[in-house]
Amino acid sequence: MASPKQNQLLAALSAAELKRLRRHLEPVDMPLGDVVYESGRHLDHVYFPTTCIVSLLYVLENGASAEIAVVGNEGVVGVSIFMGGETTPSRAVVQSAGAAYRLPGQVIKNEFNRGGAMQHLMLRYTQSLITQMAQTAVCNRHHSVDQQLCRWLLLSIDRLPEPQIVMTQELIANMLGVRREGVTEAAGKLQKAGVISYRRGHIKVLDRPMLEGLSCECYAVVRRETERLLPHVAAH
Amino acid sequence: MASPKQNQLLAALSAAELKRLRRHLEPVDMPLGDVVYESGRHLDHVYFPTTCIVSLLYVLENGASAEIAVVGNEGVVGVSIFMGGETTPSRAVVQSAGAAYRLPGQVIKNEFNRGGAMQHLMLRYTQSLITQMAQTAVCNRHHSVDQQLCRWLLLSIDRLPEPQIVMTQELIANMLGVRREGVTEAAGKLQKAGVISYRRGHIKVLDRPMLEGLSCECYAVVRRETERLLPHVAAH
DNA sequence: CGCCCTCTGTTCGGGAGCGTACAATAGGGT
DNA sequence: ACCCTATTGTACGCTCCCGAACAGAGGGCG
Repeated sequence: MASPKQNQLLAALSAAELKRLRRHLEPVDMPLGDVVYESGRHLDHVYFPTTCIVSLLYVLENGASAEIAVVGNEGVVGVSIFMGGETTPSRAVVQSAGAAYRLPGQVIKNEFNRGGAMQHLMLRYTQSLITQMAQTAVCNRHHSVDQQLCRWLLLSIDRLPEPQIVMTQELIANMLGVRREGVTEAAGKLQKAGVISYRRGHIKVLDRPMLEGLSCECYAVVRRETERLLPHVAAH
Repeated sequence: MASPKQNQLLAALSAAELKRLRRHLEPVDMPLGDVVYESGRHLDHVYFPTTCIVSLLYVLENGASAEIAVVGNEGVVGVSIFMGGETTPSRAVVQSAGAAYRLPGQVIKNEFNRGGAMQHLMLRYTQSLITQMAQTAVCNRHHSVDQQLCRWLLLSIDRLPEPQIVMTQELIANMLGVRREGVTEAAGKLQKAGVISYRRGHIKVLDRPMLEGLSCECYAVVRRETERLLPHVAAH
């Protein structure tokens, strides 16, 4: 019973808009690790995640990387198509397997250029993405790995039906742009405190309020701003 | 002989577009340190810098801060007006005194909503701003203060007529989100190497090629991407 | 001319995170 | 049931940067 409405941006469209798009919407499977687009490569589609999570990463010449934003069913991957640049220097990777709907670039550009509610929605979502990136920049500068791990866990479980994440510490470290050992240590502290429990690639959040308390302010700032910009698209 | 055409986005507009905007364009003085807008406050105008430079900063609860982007005569301050959010959680501060033209929010929204060339220009500029923010995020994670200072100096002199900057090390440290001592040390190295010379709040870049060599890749990535997105708006 | 404030230089101890290396263990595949 | 590999745990030295404290120097202003 997959439905485009599982994506909250699509769900916020009017019946008329959705009708125009519906026949172009193609359900796609998003396996873990799938590279939705590669830095600099032309984008053919925008992706509206329904049950998957996509990470936007910047990769440096030496291979080091950092996640700059996360997109789940509250958003869309590939804003540069309607922003006009067609590509970006970032990489998009499926961080949690699931499904999405995709739309050919030309179709979304046509709808966007009608200048209606869809355009406003996409632009406001893009602004929330900007907020997430900017906050990530400050967070990278000033906050500890411990705090950032908490932020990252919260961002993830907000986009999942259950507070459980399938991901190794190694991959989390890639996302945060830190060493795996740093994640091991931070996760160990959280487990000892009873906030999470984990075993070989599976993390369960046990005490969300405490996790929020241990996280830096960045999580709350982004969440608040997203809710302001997209009230209909409230995270579950 | 101030002219709106000193701003490269305004200069890239068609005669018809500029004609519609011209009578609303108001020249404003931008003194050093002026707060163009404060985090969360409603924005009344967008600003098109001509000879000034504006920094976009994120400020944390504890007062720590970090620059996430720089805007000079190649850009516009206040994209959240036409993006639809009206405000952002960032602060905009004049980093180098000079002049700008401003436009009431409603005027630019009207022009933007015509969906013409102006809209495309603003969106592409916004995408270049996104690139700058994202690259800053990775840079904050992985690069040294030395490298970041080089990047920052390059961003500044690109937006100034002469390779001279009026700014104390203390303020540069605020921008980069590091300690003043860190900047003193990094600047000392650069001076010893003959790349820059400075005295009490005045920095002169003597050897730009070497500065580019010492900078991290982030400067070049952003510059290349900006030129791709906005070829007409090539930095001088 | 001299005062004083701002700006820059330098130092010291400490902590966070890195790179490296290696051990232990879980759990899927055969 | 066993093995093998992916995953996690731990330790060490090192570097970068922070926080604090203070000295010196430039230059505007009286």
